[in-house]
Amino acid sequence: MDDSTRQKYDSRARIIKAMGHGTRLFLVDELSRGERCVCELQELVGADMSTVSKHLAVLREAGIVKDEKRGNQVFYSLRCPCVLNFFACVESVMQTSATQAVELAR
Amino acid sequence: MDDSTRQKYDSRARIIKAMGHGTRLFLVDELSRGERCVCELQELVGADMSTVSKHLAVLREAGIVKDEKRGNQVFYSLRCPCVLNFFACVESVMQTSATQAVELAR
DNA sequence: TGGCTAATTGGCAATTTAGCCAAATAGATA
DNA sequence: TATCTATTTGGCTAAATTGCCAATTAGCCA
Repeated sequence: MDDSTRQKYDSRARIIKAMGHGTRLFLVDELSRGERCVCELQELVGADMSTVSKHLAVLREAGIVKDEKRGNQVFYSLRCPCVLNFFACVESVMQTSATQAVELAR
Repeated sequence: MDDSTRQKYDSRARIIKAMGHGTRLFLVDELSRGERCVCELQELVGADMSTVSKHLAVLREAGIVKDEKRGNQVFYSLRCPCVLNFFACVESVMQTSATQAVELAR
C-alpha cells in the first residue's frame, strides 16, 4: 500500500474511530434528538465534565459534530446526521452474530 | 448512564472501533470486492503477515468478516456488507468539513 | 516422515487513549 | 470589579493498541 493510499484510509478511519467509543457513541445518539449543551450531556453521561468535553472535542475534530457558544454555554449538534446510519448496520452485525451463535449451539 | 446502557453502547462501539483503523478499513474495502486469502491481503497491505492476521482477527471478533479455511489457506469475506455504508457517510463528513474550510477561508 | 507454505499466537517496546483533578478561560450578573 | 457558572486545557497515570520478530500450528506433497 503506497503512502497516499495509506493516508486516504487513515483519514477515513479517523472519522470512524471517533465514533468507536461507548461514551462518544452515546453522545452522538443523544445529539440525534437535537442540540444539547455540555452540562446536559455531562449529566446524562455521568462522567467528569472535562472528560465529556474531551470526548466532544474528538467528535468535533472529526467533523461529526459542531459547537455553538451562546451565553456561557456551548451547544453541540450533529453536523452529519448520516452517522446515524452506523447504528442500523451495527445492529445488523450483532444480529448476524447472535443468529450464528444460536445455529452453532444446535 | 447506568451499567446496562453503558454496556449497550460499549458493545456497539466495539464493532465500529474495529473499522476505525486505516489498515482494517482497507481490508474491508478490499473484501467488498470478494473473498481474499490472507497472503493476498498481506501482499496488498505490505505489512508483516502476523500484523495482517491480527487485524483480520479484530474484524472477525467484531463479527464484520468471516473466515474459511480451504487447504492451507484461509479465506476472508465480509459477513455484513452493510459496513460499506460507512464509506459513503465518511465521504460526506469529509465533504462537509472541506466545504466549511473553504467557506471560512473566504 | 520430512520439508514446504500459510497462518496464528506469544511476547515485547513504543505509541496512543481514557479519565480524573487542578488550573485557566470566558460570559453573565450583582 | 468581584464572583459565579460553564467549559476547556494541562498534566498525570493506567490501560489499551500497534507492529514487529520469533515460535508454533496446520495442511500439503514428495
